[in-house]
Amino acid sequence: MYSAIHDAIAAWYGAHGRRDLPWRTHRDPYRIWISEIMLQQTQVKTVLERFYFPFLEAFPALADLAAADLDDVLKRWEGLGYYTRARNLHRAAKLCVTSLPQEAAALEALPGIGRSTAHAIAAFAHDAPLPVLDANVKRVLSRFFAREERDERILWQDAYALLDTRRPYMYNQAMMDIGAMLCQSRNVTCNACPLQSGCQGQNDALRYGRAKAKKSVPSRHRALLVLWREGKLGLIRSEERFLHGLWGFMQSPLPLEGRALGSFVHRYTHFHLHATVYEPADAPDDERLVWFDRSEIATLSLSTADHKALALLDALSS
DNA sequence: CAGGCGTGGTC
DNA sequence: TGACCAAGCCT
Repeated sequence: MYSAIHDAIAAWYGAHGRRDLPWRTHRDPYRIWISEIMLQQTQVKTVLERFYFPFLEAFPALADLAAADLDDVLKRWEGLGYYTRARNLHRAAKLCVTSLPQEAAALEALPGIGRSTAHAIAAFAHDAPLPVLDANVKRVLSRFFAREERDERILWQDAYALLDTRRPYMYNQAMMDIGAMLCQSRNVTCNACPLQSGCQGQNDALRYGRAKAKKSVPSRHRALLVLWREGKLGLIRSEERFLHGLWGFMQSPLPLEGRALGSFVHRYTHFHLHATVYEPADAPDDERLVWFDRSEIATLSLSTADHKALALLDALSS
């Protein structure tokens, strides 16, 4: 059906694909899995420069990850965000112990692995003829088939329709590169695209494949409480879904009796935190508080907002 | 099933 | 500079 386009994609990937990415130079399911999870909603640059290699150095094989403490896994994930990914990675490793399943259906049954990631691992490690459907591929497909609406069911149909079942590894990697390099959300280079001969959206590319508009995010104004006891700083560990397992300052609504040390804004996906670092007049006696000195805190996993507060304290004390 | 879930980057 | 986006999954 699309054999000419498939050949063009293969030729393009051979000439322009990012084949030197470290998760593309081998077929090791474990390392491919780690890369796929890290890359979910995360830019290649971030994973490549800060997280992929240190994580694999700490946990070189599946058995190492399965045997690790969750706190150590979270520490290696610190700053990468979407921390549920780290917990699911750890849970999945414990479920597998020695090796990941080969079948896409079995992969998808593991925590943190959805349909697209299952297909990616199966295709990249085992040449399974299954399509990946990430943000890049969705954009390319939406334009190729001129889909104005973002309908998941249609996108999967389109993904299977265009898949090169003879070269699933090359095809899937190439489609992601084409989305990232040629068929970008705000910029397109149709003349260089191997899909151009069949692309129905090329004359009005930016009309297609746009993500749904997101609602504006609310602001929360909070005090981050600086609590001292015998020279140690009191922190609590999040037990809720948000930032679960990470340590941070106790928070309290404003206004509040006490002394403001500084403030900053931190933008989360679903709200903006307007934080005031605060020494309260009346220190709460909360049994969740654990007391750490500065060097102990460095071994904990904190969210970026709490690191901002910590940096503010460090600046004041120096 | 729409919204929760982090961070860093772009324009 | 606020909106948008980046190799999605889970509830």
